[in-house]
Amino acid sequence: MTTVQPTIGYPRKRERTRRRLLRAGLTSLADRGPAGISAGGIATAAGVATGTFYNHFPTVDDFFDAIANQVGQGVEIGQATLTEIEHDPATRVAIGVLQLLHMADTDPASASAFVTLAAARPDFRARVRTIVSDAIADGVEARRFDIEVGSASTDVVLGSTLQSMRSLILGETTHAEAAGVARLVLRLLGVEPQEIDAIVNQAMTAAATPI
Amino acid sequence: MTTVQPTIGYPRKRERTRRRLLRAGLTSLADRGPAGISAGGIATAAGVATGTFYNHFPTVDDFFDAIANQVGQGVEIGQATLTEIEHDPATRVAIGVLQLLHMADTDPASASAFVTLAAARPDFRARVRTIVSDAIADGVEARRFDIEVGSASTDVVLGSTLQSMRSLILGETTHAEAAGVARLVLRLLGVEPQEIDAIVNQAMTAAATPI
Amino acid sequence: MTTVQPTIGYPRKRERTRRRLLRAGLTSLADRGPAGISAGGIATAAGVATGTFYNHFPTVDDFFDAIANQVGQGVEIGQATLTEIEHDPATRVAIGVLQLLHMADTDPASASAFVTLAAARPDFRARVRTIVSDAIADGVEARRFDIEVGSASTDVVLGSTLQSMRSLILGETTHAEAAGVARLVLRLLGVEPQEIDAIVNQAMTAAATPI
Amino acid sequence: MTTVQPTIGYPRKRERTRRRLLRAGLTSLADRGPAGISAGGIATAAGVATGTFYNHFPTVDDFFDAIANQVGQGVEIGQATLTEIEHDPATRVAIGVLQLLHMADTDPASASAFVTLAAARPDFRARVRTIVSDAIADGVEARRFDIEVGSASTDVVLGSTLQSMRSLILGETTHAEAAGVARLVLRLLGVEPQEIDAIVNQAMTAAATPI
DNA sequence: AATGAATGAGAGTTCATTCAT
DNA sequence: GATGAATGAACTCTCATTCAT
Repeated sequence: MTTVQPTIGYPRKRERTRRRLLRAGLTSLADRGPAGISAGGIATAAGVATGTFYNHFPTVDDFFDAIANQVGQGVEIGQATLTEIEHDPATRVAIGVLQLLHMADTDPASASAFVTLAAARPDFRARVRTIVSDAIADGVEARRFDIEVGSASTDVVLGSTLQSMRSLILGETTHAEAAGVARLVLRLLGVEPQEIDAIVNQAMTAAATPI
Repeated sequence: MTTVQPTIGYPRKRERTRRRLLRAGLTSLADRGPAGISAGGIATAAGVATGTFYNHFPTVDDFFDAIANQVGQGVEIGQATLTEIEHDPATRVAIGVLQLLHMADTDPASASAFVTLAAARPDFRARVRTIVSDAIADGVEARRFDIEVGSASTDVVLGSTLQSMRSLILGETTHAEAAGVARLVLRLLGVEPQEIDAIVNQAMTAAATPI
Repeated sequence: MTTVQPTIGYPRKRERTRRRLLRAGLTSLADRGPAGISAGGIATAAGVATGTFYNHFPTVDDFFDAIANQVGQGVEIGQATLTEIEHDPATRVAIGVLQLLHMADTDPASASAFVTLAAARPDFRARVRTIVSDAIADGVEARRFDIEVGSASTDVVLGSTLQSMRSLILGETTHAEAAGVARLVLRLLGVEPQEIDAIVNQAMTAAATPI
Repeated sequence: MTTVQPTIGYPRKRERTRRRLLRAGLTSLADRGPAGISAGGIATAAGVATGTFYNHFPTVDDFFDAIANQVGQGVEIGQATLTEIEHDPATRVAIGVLQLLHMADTDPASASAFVTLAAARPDFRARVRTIVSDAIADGVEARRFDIEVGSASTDVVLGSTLQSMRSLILGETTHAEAAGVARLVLRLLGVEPQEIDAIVNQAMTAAATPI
């Protein structure tokens, strides 16, 4: 528990400050990369004093962890929700991929932070890898994928998605290519070719819909 | 005419120092990431004084560029050589992917620097992307790949390879999975399924052979 | 609205540190010249840590500006006050010259900084030149000076004063010569010879009196 | 004797290198001020290697001294020549002042170095002061000047000249003002008013003529 | 003599972190 | 709790100087 027991009456304000700091961190991460983050800079961006930063996070590294946690939880919750409302593993993977690519448009700061964290923080990477790996395992078990279970497929699916996000963020490709990425991912997972278009079309709609 | 006739100098010594600095840079990059590089640290690791660093590179950023150039050229030369000795684009892609994965075992420092640079330096990323993109275009033209030409396939092939390299470097997977990655890449490029095993087997041998 | 209501802070302490830094800067400037100023040196002389210097001045050059401003304002205020209490332009010029020469005895650090800044910083020089130029213009208008208006007279009056200050600071002359300088300045400005002694005697007293 | 006994056959080359270094130093001093001088920079500007600098001057400070010597000797020789060809002390002072002001146009590098050295190097300043002081003493002795002998007049004449040079170098005034400066200097030295114009006119011509 | 690579001290600047208020 | 001044280590870069060739 990083959080100190809040004085009664102030938890609302404290929470708000914390959220502001985290949001400023996300933006900084997106705009200037991991090296661009500094306690003072974040505090200023959040409109508080430097010392306040340390009332919420013991060190800058812990702050990083908190951002990673926040982003990671967002993805995990999204994925968990997806599992409940969509039963076909193939469609689920397609939606997952497309949601992340979509994020590069709708919330570039989070998307940028996501790829940065995936490259810079092994723990974050491991966490995301588990999500992907589980999704693939589901599909294999349900015989929707024709693939050997192993880290190769996880790396390929995750790597494809992250690299496409990077291209989108850097403006080297357009969102129109996203469907292509999803199709390629399904193909490599061994989904029947004739099914792929239908799945991707459905997933496109679902991914654009906020949960 | 202003310049006095220069003595031949000590190009040997200068070159050696420069190589030591670059090697130290590669190692630092691999061990501590881009943020872990400092002029003083590199100099110490190379066994020279801090000032010497600046006799060879005007700024730390130029040093980064030099490392990126060295690594990038290595890959580009490898790829160019490959184009000469192997005429089948599919086999070439497989060898290319496997060579990079192989590098994670034989030269972990370079491999690690490679993935770090690909994530941290957009110019380096663009350079590598061009190589991948060209290789895919060759295959499409030769009708070896069944794929829409576009950035999606480039991102997917490059992303898959990089992510697998990361897994190898972090020890999260073993080199045995490399063949699986190559197979998946060929599958997503639309190579005929029955061909894939033969191509990958041949490529495994070729990739392990030093040029 | 983004900014949280700030606590009143410690303006007292901050101000004290700032003043200490500026005073140390003045002394350094006087003792070692412009090249002798360094952020670390000033901080040490002021009894604070190096980093503290940068809490007050964004760059060393800004620190220079601050010193120049302080010294410049001191002179400007003195001159403005003089204009109010002494109506004869000739007497005013004499007092002005003598005050500066007097400063070499009473506040050698400021005097030394003054001549150094006048030589090293064109903006400071321009500022001082304006004061001199205005004073001369007043005298010409009041027909107290018999001189062509132009930069020549400004340079001559300013140059004479600065050079005399230098001699005093370096101990190459004594304060007794100050009256001689004032007399020469009045003579070159074309003040009636028989008036000069009386004006200078009066000015000597005024210049020695703190405002 | 700074100079090492030259190998027979090379003194010409050695001298040339030394001259180049000094010329480069003068230019650097004029362009970038005393802080802008560095052994390496001078060497590069002179087209030689850094080490060569130290074959000619043991330290950077000695190099400064050498420049000061060169400039100082130039002025001293000029003044000595002047003493031979012009017997009226008043005309001589006028020519001396005008020659220096003229130098700001014809050899800005030397002029700039001159004022810089006069401000930065007390020994150089003392040297120049002696020249001025002697010239004034001559005039007093010859009853051409009506002035108390003392440092005041020296400071005033020297200061006026230096300050005017500065204005010329900085482009704050034009060469046309030079005659005005000379007139003011003669006036403060107590030369008969009706003589001044004739003396200055003659001096203007003489000062523009190369010796 | 000239060369230029190497050295290391020192200057400018940033930033994580502490702490008195 | 929030504030922001102070701290000092670490970093980038420059430069006087040395010395092997």
